[in-house]
Parts: sequence; C-alpha cells; structure tokens
Amino acid sequence: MGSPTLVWFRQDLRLADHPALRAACERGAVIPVFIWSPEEDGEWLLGGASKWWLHQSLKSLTQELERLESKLVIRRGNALDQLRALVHETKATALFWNRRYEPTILERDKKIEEHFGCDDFAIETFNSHLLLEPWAIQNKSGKPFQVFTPYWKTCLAAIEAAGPGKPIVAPKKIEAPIKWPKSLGLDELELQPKIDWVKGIRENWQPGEQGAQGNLKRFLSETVFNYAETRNRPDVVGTSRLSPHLHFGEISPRQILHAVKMAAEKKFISPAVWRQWQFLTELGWREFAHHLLFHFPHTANEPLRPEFKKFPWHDNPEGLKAWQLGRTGYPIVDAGMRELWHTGWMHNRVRMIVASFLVKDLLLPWHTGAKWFWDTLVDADLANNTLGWQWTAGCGADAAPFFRIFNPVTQGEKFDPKGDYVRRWVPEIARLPDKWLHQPWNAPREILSASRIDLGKTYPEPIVQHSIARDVALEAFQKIKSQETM
DNA sequence: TGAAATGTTGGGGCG
DNA sequence: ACGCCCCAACATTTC
Repeated sequence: MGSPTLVWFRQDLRLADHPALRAACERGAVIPVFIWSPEEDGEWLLGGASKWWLHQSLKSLTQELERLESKLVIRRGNALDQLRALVHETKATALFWNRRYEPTILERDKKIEEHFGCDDFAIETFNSHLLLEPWAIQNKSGKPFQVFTPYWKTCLAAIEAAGPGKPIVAPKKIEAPIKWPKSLGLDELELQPKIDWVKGIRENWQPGEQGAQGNLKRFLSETVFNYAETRNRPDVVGTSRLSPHLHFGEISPRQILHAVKMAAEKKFISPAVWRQWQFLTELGWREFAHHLLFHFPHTANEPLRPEFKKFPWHDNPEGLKAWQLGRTGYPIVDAGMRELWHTGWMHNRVRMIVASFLVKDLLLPWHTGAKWFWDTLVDADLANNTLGWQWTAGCGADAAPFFRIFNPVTQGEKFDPKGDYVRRWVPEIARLPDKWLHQPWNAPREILSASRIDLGKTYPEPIVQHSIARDVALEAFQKIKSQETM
C-alpha cells in the first residue's frame, strides 16, 4: 500500500463524477478532507442560509463516505496551513482537488499549488464544476465573450466536438489510510444558526447528493418536457430546483447534461430537438456567468460597463427595508421576497422582477440587492449572482439596446395569472379577485373591504408609484448615457 | 429572459 | 344596404 492521497473537497460535495476522488482512488489510500476557512472567500463570506446548507451537505457527504468505510476529515483555519499539517501528519504524497473559479479562491489555490509543487509530491487539479472552463472559449478576436448568444453557440459546438462526456461513476470502495488524521466534529464548525430560523428551508430542501439526484429525477420525469411553458411560472414547480445542489457541487453539470440526453433518448426525442431545449440554455447562463467573472474579476463589486460607475443611485434605507421584508405594496415583489426569506430560494422569474424593482423603481444600487441575496439564498453563487444583478441593473452583459424596466403588475399578471403564488406568500390579500390581486391599490373601495383589506394597515400602499419611478430611472439612465459620449 | 407608444384592422352600433 | 365612427384587439415601432 502506497502513501495516501489527500482529496480536498470544496464545492464538489459528492462522490459521483468527481474526477479528483477518482484519480486519488486509482492511486491507493485516500483521505477526504474539508477545510472551513470562510475568510478566504474574501468579502463574500458565506451567508446564513448557505452555511446551513453547507452543514447539511457535509453531513450527507460524511454519511456517504462512511458507507464506503471512509470518512471526511474536517479542519478549520487557513487552508494552506491545514493542508501542510495534514501532509505532515499523514505522510501523504499527493493532493488532488477540483477547481473553483472565484477570483479570490483562484489566487489562494495558485499559492497552495506553488507551495506543494515539487518533484516528490503530486499535486493535481481537475475540472468538474463546469462544462467548459472559463478560459476554454474565446471569440474570433481571441477575447472573452460579453454577449450570451454567440458565447453559448460556441460552447455547444465545443461540447459537441469533445464527445459524449459520460459522467464518472461513484467509487465502489475507497481505500482507507493506515491511520486517520485528527478531525473536528461537524458541529464544531458552528455552521448552523443558533436560533432555529431555518424551518422553512429545511422543509423545502434535502441537501446532499441524494437530494440532488432526487430533484433531477423529478425534473426529468415530467417537468423538463413542459419547460418551455412552465419555466416562468412561479405558481407551479416548473423548474429543476437544482441551483443549490449545483452550487455546492452535489451534482455536476455534466451529470445533468447527460441525464437530460438520456431522458430525451428514452422518449425518442432527436438530438436536434433536445439541444434546443431552453433548459440547456439555463446551464449555459451558469457557464457564461463563470466565464464573465473569470475574465472580469472586478465585476463582483464593480459594473462591467464602466459608465455605470456614475449612475445616480439613491440612498433609501426605508425602501431597502420594505423590499427585504416583502412590504413594498407590490404583491408579486412581496411574494418573491417572502418566498426567499422563508425557503432560501426564489423562482428565477421572480428574482428578475424583485431585482428590477430594487434597482429601477427604488434606484438602490444593485450591489445592495446582491448582498441581500447572498445572505438569504441557499444557492448564493458569486458568478450567478453577479451576472443576474448586473443584467437587471443594465450595467452588465445584456445585449438589449434599451433600458429594461419590468412592470411589476404586468409581470405578475402574466406569470402568476391565477394568483396562486401571490396568495400563497401574501395571504393578507388572498381574498382579492384575480383582477385586482396584482394591483390592490386600484381595486374599488367596496372590493377591498369585502376582501377584508385596509390598504396602508393590513397591506401596504405601494411605496413608489411605478409609472413615476420608471420615468425617474429612465432620466437617470439618460444622464450617464449622455456623459458616455462626452 | 420588456414595456409603452403608435399603427392597423375589423366588427358592431347607428343614422 | 351603406358609410361613418368608435374602440377593442392585435401588430409594429421605439426607447
């Protein structure tokens, strides 16, 4: 038996399709390691909801490893220090991990790689988090893409050319080292909230590899075939709900892509057809987000379009509070914000609506919203979150030649036509007839009282008037636009 | 992966 | 039966 290999688990908390683990298993004894070093994420410390998820996911991973008579060694502190100590304690001669792409993490990992890089120590890193790594794709002039459609077209061609891309199966056994290094107990990381506010999150999610496969299975059994019709409907389960699982690497995009392909083949759906499926495009947006953050690492904090540095954002703490609490007076916005608070997740269509409301109606800086999402989402992901908020604010990668402003009433009526979503999350206005549900302030007095609503008391008046807010936002945009050409 | 303004069409009421 | 107007519904343009 040779000396052991350290497998450093990071955002790949699974056993299947895990290239670092697979390579380590081929080498002999394996020591799976997780290191809790939150400060190394830089400014973007894990939020409360994400921490809860991480705890659950690590618990699940530990159980899966124990089933294979292995275990997860848990450490805390500076990653390099911990890895050095582990190498010393275990006499490991190799360290493998799957790559991450956030700017601060890339920097840290590079240092670690340099530290261990010598002839008698094997350090190897792998891709499993993306279909194509951020540097694998460039436009014809050798530059990074900034527009989604041509980017994704190029990606699809490259994926096609690379061949089938079958996921790696989980190891049947993992060889244990002669002696296990010492490990912290999971509870010692103190990832769980002290006050149990996660009830709603717990009821809605099953973190871990099994939970991820469960959602994938449910999605592919039916939802994916209606995706074009239902993907924008927050009132039904029309999406995959895989985002947190993907973020923590409980499932890989390659596994998803492969499973979609299998599901389509089983129904005799031709490649020409399923390759057009909108769901694949969603995987594409995730890839694009990573591509952008890698090539424009400042965009987590700064707008991609520099002219937006001068955008006259407002300072509006009351507005921010109302938005966060779901008390803006716009039902679809409030429903979304409450779903987020309660479940740690929000339907993507509604994310766009609430984000547009924050940046266009309240004129609060997109970064403010990004931070709130970061703290409250179980799928908080720096690349995706950054792209989403910059797209909404209009300062990111959006090919639209106009300043996009969502109308919260129109959007509500279009995507929650029966009002099931609003009624679920904003029960105090549930009695309103459909006609007024998305615009209670326009309802006749007698309908309001029949619905037992006292606007301003039982449910807020709109905190801004959309049509006016829209004009103000357009004016603000006009200002930076005219400066751009000066 | 918008929305509002503007343009066009066609059915019905009415003299 | 006819022309005229109104306006809702739908389509196109523009930001």
